[in-house]
Amino acid sequence: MIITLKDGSTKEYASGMSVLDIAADISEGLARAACAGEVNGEVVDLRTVVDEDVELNILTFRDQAGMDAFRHTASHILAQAVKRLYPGAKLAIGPAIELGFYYDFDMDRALDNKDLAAIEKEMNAIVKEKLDIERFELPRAEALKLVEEMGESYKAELISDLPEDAVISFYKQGDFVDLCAGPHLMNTKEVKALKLISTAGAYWRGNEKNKMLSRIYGTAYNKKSDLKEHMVRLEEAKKRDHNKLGRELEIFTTSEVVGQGLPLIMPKGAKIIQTLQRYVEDEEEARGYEFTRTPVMAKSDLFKISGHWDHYKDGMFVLGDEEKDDEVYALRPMTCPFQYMIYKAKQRSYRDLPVRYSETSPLFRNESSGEMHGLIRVRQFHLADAHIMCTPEQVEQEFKDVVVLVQDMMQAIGIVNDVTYRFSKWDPEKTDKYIDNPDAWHTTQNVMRKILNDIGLEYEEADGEAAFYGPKLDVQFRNVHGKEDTLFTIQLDFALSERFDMTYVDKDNQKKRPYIIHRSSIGCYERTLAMLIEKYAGAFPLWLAPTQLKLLPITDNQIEYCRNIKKTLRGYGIRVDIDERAEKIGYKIREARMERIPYLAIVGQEESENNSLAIRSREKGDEGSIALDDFIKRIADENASKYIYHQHMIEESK
RNA sequence: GCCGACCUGGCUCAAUUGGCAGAGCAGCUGACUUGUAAUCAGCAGGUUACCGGUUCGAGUCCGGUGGUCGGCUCCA
Repeated sequence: MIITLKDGSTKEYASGMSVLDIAADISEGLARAACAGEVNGEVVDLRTVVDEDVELNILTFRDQAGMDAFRHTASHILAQAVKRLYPGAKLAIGPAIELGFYYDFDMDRALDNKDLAAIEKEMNAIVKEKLDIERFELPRAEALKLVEEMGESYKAELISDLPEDAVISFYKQGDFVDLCAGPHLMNTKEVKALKLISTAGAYWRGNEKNKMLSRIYGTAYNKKSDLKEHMVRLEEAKKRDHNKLGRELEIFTTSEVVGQGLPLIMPKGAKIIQTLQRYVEDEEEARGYEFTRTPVMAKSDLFKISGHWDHYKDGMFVLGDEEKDDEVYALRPMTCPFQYMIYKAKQRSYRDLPVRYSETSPLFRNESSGEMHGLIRVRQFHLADAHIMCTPEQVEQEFKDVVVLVQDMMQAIGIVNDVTYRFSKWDPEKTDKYIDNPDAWHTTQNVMRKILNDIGLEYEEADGEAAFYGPKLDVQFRNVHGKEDTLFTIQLDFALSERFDMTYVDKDNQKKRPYIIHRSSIGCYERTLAMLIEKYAGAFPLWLAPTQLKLLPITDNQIEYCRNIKKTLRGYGIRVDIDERAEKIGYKIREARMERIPYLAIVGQEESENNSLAIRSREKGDEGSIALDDFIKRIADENASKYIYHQHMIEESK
């Protein structure tokens, strides 16, 4: 047989060889590093015997699949340790994940940090025991019998759900046997650097109707130094956590008596949001949006028409009692139907379209108590919301323009490279969640896919992530804990113009249904602020910084000069503070640095005499004396750089 | 909503088996008037999240409520 390797070279063998043997034949080092193999594109075990011509790639810890095999083995070591310490624990599942692995157990007691330390100790003992890991297969009936004898009811359920013809494999290391498709390493001794991170609850099979199991998260590396680095990175990430930093920097706070999920935005946070909002609304207006101001509540009837009452009543703040009151109101969870009413307030001609209505919209959603998180998931928030009503011919261009708008916003706040795109689609299985109209789903999804491909956007597709009324393009970001959330969204809606009986009169004098695009430009201000805090670790870009320049007089003699400078700079829209306290200059600098203020100006006698500022910038440190006029120009230029649409226009006119 | 952890001055943290709630920073007052990351001194600050229980005695033990955090589920 002939084996073709990744680099195109070939090896020839007379008889069948295991992947590991072939790796050893290539080099001893490769065999040592090998975690799994890839045969004709399929990830396999190192034990897999190859006996025909194939393309083979040896996977090490550097390959994602190799790393997964490695960490999957770590999860088995975790399971073995748990079984040794708590024989009553039942095994559920234990895969590798992006930054490590987990294993779910059904335990009769809760685990605390001491337990975690004990389990980790036992895991290290298992590594030291250098147990060989063996793979074996069993016919279905025998496999079932084996797991039932072991009392592993969850494993039995997994086997029962496998297709009739499925290969059922097990892995054994010492006294521990686990149902598992693999692949796995050859011996427990390879897992030299492991660490248990945390415990958590998780529903069996991810379904909240099932029992909640105990999940243990951990991570593993093939080098101790890499593990240490990983732990340092986790610590560093925690320092950027918006929920901690945002409070330290006095951007927001919360109060028990106000309530959960209701953050109080403090002056610095409010300044950032105001700055952002002015910018967003300027950009939107420049691109043909009009603004509306609609009520924060409505009669339940409105939400019944839209379908939100059926889908999300539990998640709405309802005012009144449906049983007793003639009229029940609800705080609005979204803006759509309000703007539709404005659309419907007069007859629309095809000549009027597209109509683009924007609103910085306060929204209220009664999220479950466990869902709230800092500024990322809250019960009241402000969405940079808009709805575009257009003809079928216009929808493609309108959608593309929205993508450009969103990308310009991301460029302005500097996060273009921190996001991923998700094409969120319908799931035909979830009949209770989605409007039952397969034709419309296929049509709109195809329209959207065509647009995305035209733009050349890199995106992943996700089934079952669409809104109930149509597919979405979601812009996703990760917080410091690695958790992904939707930052911005653009949605194609095929259902609501029908429900609200929205029309326009076309050229042929016929009434027709407009297409509707729902979109957020900069998303929800609270969430975007959270993301910015984490992205910049509190050191906001100049144009967003609540204070852009802090004047630090060296003695009281310079205070008057500083106050005059402040007045002048305010005239140019520059946000300036003065530290008038009788403190030493080093102390004032230290505090201002901790506040991450972009520019500090040390003002002594020299500066006050020749109308200058001794600038200390956040990035460069001490820059020496600069004439006031030069400094104003520098800040003004930096401040204006965010107006990307204006730049587009200037480019075009050239 | 579910699983688990946590909650002590504004912040960071102490307080032995249940035995007088304390420190640093921040704040206030005063002195100092200083040239690029912490000047000195004094003062004040607490129903230990809240409610209840056990106890001679609770920050500490038990129960409940609220909030925060990490997950799970959900996210129009």
